[in-house]
Amino acid sequence: MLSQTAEYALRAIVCLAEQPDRPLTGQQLASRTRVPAGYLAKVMQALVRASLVDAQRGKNGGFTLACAPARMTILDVIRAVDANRRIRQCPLGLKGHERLCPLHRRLNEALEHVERVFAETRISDLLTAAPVKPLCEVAPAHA
Amino acid sequence: MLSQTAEYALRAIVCLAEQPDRPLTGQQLASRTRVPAGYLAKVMQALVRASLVDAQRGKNGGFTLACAPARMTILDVIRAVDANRRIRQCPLGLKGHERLCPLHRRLNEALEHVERVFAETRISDLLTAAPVKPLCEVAPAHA
DNA sequence: GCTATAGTGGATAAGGTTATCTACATATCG
DNA sequence: CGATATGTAGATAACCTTATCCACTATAGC
Repeated sequence: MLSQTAEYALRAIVCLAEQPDRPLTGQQLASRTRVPAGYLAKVMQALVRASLVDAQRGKNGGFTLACAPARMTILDVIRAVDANRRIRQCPLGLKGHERLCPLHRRLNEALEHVERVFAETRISDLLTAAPVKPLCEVAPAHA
Repeated sequence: MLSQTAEYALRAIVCLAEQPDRPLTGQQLASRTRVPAGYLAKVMQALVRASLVDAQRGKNGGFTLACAPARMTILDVIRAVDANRRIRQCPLGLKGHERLCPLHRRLNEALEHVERVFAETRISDLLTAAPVKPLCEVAPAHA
């Protein structure tokens, strides 16, 4: 349902939200989220361009969340890295045919529901101090 | 959310369900569903292997639904061509860590909902004689 | 049986997503 | 200013999904 890229982006965002004090470097993020460092760099670029994350170069630099976790949703993150995939017309693209057929109406309804859940889930909702820690981190990497 | 292959499979199944009288050839199916003929052949093979569709070779041959549309769900079709994508453990795969973190629990819940809708939707539900015809066929191909 | 028709299977190509590498730009600290 | 740490950008490779092609097999009808 989600691309690998979106999955990575969400992990990184949650990770940043967990530690709002100081910036996390690309290396730190990659290590904590178990995402290939080189690829994560690309994903972070997309998040910076979408203004979800601020980047600071140079020593003591790194990435920080651009706004409070309560003001950012899962959908915001997904949209920053993935094209929106809702079905708007029949995929067959027949002209003079605006409405969806029953099959694609069903599929679209399912997509809409997922999108609504994502739009209603804030990053802060993923940070509960539950027995299971966000991101499944058992032992934080040495950083 | 759905792979292209699953989309194609669903179109073909609906097309077959619409015309239970005689078999439809691969060419006819491809033309009516606007799916590349060569690729659809592969998809149909998967549906035959999954026993959702019967194939008949030779003259007057073609594909027919293997059971009544009311006894086949969208999920059946998707499963025949796509691996099941539910999240069962944390994607990070950390050992000694069985439960999902909040992020992946959310994602999994969304997936479960979609899966439930798919499991509850029968192919016959997609065949309503509504103003909009299934599969968006405006003018049936000459076949 | 012969022939035309239709599905099957294998090899291969095209395209997109994911991943890697390297050179570069920018910031901090001394 | 120089050295080091850090994000940025582009080229390229690996991989998987999607798509194409072609030779083969099976069936119906004559």
